[in-house]
Amino acid sequence: MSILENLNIEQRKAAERVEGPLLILAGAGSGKTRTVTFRIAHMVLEKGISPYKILAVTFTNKAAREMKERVEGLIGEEAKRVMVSTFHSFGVRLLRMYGSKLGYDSNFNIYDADDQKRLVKNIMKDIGITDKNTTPARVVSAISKLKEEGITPEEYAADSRGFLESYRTVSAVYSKYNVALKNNNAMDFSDILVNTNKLMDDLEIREKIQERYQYIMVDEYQDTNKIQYEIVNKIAAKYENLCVVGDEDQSIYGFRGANIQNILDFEKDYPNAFVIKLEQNYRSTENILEAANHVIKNNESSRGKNLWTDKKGGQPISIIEAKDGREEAYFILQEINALKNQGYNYKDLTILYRTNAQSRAFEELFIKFGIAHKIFGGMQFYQRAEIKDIIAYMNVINNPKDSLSLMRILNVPKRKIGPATINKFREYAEANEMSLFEALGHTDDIKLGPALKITITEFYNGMMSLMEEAEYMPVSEIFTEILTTFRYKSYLEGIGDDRVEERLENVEELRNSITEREKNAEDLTLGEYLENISLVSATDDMEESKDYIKLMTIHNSKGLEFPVVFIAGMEDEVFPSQKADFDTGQLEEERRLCYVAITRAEKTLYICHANERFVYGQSQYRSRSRFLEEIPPHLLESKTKIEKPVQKKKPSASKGVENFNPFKKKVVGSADLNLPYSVNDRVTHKKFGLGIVRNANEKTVEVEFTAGKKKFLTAAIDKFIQKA
DNA sequence: TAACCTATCTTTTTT
DNA sequence: AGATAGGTTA
Repeated sequence: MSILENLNIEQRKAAERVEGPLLILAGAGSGKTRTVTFRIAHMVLEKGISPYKILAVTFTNKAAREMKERVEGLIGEEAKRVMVSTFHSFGVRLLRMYGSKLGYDSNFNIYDADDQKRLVKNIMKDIGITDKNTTPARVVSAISKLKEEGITPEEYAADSRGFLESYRTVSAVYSKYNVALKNNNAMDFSDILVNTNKLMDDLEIREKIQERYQYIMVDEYQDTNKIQYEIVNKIAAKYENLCVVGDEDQSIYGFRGANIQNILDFEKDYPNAFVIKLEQNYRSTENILEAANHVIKNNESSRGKNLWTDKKGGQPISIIEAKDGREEAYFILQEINALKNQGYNYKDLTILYRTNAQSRAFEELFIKFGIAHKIFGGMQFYQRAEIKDIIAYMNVINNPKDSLSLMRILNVPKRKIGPATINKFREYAEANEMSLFEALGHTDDIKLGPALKITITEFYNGMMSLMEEAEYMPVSEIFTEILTTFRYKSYLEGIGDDRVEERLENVEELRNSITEREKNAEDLTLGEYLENISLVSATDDMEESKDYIKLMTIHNSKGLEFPVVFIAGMEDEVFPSQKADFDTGQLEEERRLCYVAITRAEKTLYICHANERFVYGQSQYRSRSRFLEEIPPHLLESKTKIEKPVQKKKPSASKGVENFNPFKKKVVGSADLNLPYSVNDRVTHKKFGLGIVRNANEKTVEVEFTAGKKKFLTAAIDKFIQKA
């Protein structure tokens, strides 16, 4: 009897098809991880395929780890020889081995978004960009997208739109930026993919890899971009044993170049492909699934599928309407307490939101009431200044060519090395074709005051000896050395503001995390450590067994499932994002995101929205999300925790409860007018009193009250103000 | 060079 | 509102 007896018919068909191209269209919650793990087990146990020849690409390290564990549960130790990895980890591994072919040393550093921004900023300053309409952050995101779409600086420079200033800016920075990265022996996230792809064009390497990985599986294929697509297809070209798994309705990474077309075109790429649809959902109740299906069917991009469940009925979806963001958080807290009384644990509960900034209201409240919770993603630990400083020291020790990291620490702690001095060394380094760090050893050739010369030599010698020692030193000791020899800890203690404690705690937390890693991996090298922390994703350290409420963006919830889900901030301009307002493509991606959010829930789903929200410290009136209107009313149940002053109207009895739509739009008097208000109109507000219109367009009206300026959406304006 | 003040930006989403 | 950058002063 085959182990595949454990699967349903469709899953089994997919798992036993081991040879040739295979497309698994796996709806949300249809057991694709189960299918893929059994498929691997079947390959090894029943088809006699060496686990060494199997490559499985997942979206996060967490997914990779889990898949490995589950395969191990089926086939034992052998599972360790299967290569289960994310694209980035896989790429880095190859690049450490073969990167010299592309001119990199094997100890290259990996730059995160913050590093990218600082590098771009330096370049913009160096080449004297005066373009006021752009920022380093924008240039970085433009460059990353270009890279992941496979467009080189040369190709971009030749673009006919080059007469536009923004194009010229990006173009000028793009090539310089690449040169700088290379000089620093560093790669950004996109480079990892781009360079891996380049390696595959080396015949010798490609053949080696093709022979090694004769069986390939790619999860979340709908979110691969052009470069990832090319990497996979180059490796698979020889044996064509390529199995891709995905769901076009869950493609949510377009902003970083993901191309939904990759999955839609798989059958064109491989005309002999075998296609399997997994349509039975094992996760959610019928109600939740029906809501999700109703939302997604509004997308042109959806091919339509027939996702079903045998969990008939289920609880209705609870809608929570709040006055403002704070009240929303408070209502959710009340509901959490109620659930707790019903026997739920915190670990069953998850709050999802569109943007990281929304986590704040919850965090404040949960801290205040001492509720166990954990926020995944957002302002990450490794982005805090003191942590980045220490990492920068480590980066330089690992790779002295890393001038960007070096510039970060040269004057941290303060050594009286200002921009003027740094520039002298930069010029010297450039003129003599050496790295900035090397230049620090040539203090005799550069005009410096005697005191400065001593400080710099001291720093240089200190780093040199630590670099030598570091080869045989555990990371935790290198860490201690940095704190002591370079007096980083006393520097933090001496800052003397109210956050000294917090910074020192963070530093201790870093020490703990290093020791923790060393426990799990003996002989952890500095290079391995740095690589590890560069490639962690937000949910990698999630521990399902720990009893805390989980908070994360919907993007980060991809691939996960939770008994109870709260979707917060279900308002137009928030979700869908206001950025998607005039772009159907983006609106469809937002809708897919909504689909992902709904389908995370197993038993209970709450959708929450507020009528007023602070954005950039300004109060704005909001209407509920258009996506909410796409859910049939009979699946919804309005839930209000605090009595509203004016809420007398009850649904008329004749309509019946089933047809009662708690969201039916109130008729707005000026619905047929594009511009109900114009500048200088006097208006009244029931709370803010008299005000004057300062700004008005089709979408919003801005009114100045004594209490300050408020923005109103024209669509819902009559709810709040009246002409005076 | 450092400390302090003010003006400006931020919020999509992430490996 | 909070963070940060940039400019001014000591």
